[in-house]
Amino acid sequence: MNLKQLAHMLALSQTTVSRALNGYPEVNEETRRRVMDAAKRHGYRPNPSARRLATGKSGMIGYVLPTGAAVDIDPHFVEFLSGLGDYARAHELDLVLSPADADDQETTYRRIVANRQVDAVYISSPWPADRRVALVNTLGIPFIVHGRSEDSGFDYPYLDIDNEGAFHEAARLLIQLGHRRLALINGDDRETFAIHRERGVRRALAASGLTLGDRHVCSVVMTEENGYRATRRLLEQDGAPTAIACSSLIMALGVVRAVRDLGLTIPGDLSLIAHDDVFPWLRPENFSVPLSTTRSSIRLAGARVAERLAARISGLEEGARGEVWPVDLVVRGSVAGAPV
Amino acid sequence: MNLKQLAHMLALSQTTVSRALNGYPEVNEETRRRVMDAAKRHGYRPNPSARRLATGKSGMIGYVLPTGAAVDIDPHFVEFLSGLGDYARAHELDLVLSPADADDQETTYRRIVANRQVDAVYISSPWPADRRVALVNTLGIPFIVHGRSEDSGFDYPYLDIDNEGAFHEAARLLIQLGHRRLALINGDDRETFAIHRERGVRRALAASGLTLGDRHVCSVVMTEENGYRATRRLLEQDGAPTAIACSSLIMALGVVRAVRDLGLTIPGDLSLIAHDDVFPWLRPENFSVPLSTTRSSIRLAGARVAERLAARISGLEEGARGEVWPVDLVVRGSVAGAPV
DNA sequence: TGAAATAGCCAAAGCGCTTTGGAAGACTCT
DNA sequence: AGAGTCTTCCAAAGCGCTTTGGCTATTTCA
Repeated sequence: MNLKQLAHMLALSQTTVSRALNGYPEVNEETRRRVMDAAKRHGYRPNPSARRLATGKSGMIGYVLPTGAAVDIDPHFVEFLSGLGDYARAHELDLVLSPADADDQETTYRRIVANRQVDAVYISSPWPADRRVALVNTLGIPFIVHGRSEDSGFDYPYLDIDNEGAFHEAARLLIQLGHRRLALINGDDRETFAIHRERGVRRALAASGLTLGDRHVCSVVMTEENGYRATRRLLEQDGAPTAIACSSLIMALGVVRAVRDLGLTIPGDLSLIAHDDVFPWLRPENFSVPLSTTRSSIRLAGARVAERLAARISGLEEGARGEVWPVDLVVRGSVAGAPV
Repeated sequence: MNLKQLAHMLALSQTTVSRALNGYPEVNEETRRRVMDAAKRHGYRPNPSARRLATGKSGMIGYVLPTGAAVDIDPHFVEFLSGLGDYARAHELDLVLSPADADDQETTYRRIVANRQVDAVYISSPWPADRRVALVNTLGIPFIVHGRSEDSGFDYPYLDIDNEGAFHEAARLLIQLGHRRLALINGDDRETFAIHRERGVRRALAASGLTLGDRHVCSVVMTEENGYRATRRLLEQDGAPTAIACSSLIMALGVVRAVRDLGLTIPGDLSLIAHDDVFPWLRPENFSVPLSTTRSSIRLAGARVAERLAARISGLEEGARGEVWPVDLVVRGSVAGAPV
């Protein structure tokens, strides 16, 4: 059942039927009702390919997925996706993943924009002065950045959490508990979130006249193994830290294992606070010593990004609005006063 | 730059240019070269929306993503996706994720097929007699099942690993080591992979005149917490098992924690073998006691599924070919002879 | 009451590609 | 030389929608 047939059986023109269905004003309400009715009764659904050719709108949102033998997709992605899906489902929005060589994403961005494959895109895990952000900005497709890019030289719409504030609070708590030597096990420090977290820790330390020693901060891909290694290195050096802030729950697994291997205990010998993106399958309260965390649901962020993308597509949102979510600090058993 | 313009500047008809570009035989090789050349020089890329309207082919593969407030996407998904992306990138295939109400995926399958949004789909984590498989089979869209569905009453193309064989081997090893009371901490037993794994364990036990007691098998969503709970329950009962086979590395984290909480040790008091889908961020050799595993890269499976889908789309593969991959049994420190 | 405005509808022209149904010329064969 | 066969190209008809530009009544207003 296509528009032509529907129009014919209603003894109306395609124009009128199309307009009736799409809510244009120049059609009699009585007629519109008849059309709507017949459309529903016959299960008419406009052909998206045709609509797309005519309008250039696809009803999809896009994401360029960096891939490659050496590239691992972050497990956070799946949680973000859950949230995105929650919203998208309710609005019949589909998500197009366009895999791209991690070292050349530009080609793919240009392709999906030129082909008008998607109505909007989002960008995640941005770096400072991220080229992708600059690119989509000039390409003129609606977009939202999940996270922030600094020093871009222009404004853009984003959704981020207050990473600096979160780690500032975490560090402040540790300092109040008497810790003087803090360490930070961070994610890849080319990414803005890691930079912000480090900044938060430094700011808290500075407020008490302390500093974050070079040997007390490491920046690694967030795996259990890297958490382990970093912790071993930190704790086996002179002037080992008495407290660690850690950028992910997965790395925290490694931290805990290292501490145990060294015959130390949490929080007796080491206090630990990690960032929790809220995975359903790994919860900080279930660590052998319940883990204190800075918590923010990445899933909710996914839903919100989808919502804002939809708003941008339909013109309800515009301009370079940034949105920063506060982060909860949840104190559990893994922190205690500094050892004497 | 569209076809019309290109044709005009070559002083050829659209027909000829189109055919030259798409490799049809009825065009002079000399002419074809001229056309190809001009196309490249002017950066001509056929408009996919138009091509799609004309041919009904979209150049995309689809996946219906079950979502909902109570639905968590499996973290395995992201690894599978990595593999899929690896292949898809090299072939300019995009992946469309269509979020659907987990309880009504049929509507979404019908929509994407009716709308011809994708050229092929894959289905993952099937159940026995899975309705999705029956549905896409009747809808007539090319598809591949990742995993297997049993008792469907028809054949279909799939890619699966030998779950039964893997867990049979794992159980056999444990039995050879003198274990008589095995337990299985399994995934959701509505899914075929879980059924197969249980079958493998039972078969190994039966071969030695043993059985898997009802109280020695549990079927849960694969989270750390559920692994912990299951293990507590298993080990705190009379006739506690001396060895556990576990369906995921994430649950194994919980198993290890429970064992430790109970003041027991691995492998002294309990032997443990888990299935490893090969996550980059959590490796069995890095468990406090290196974990024995049945191993199969879900990422490679993703790449293979993409490859076969592409073959099906282009007609190179057809019929109900099933493909079952063997699984490695990797023995590490977490298994030992049964305690006396 | 006549001109102007408005409401409601339609025919037809796109959107940019593929594909059908020729047609003209070159070539082969008897 | 005439009939048949290739080879190589083209005009035009889709694919199914949206949108432009008009056209005809009906209403509004001075």
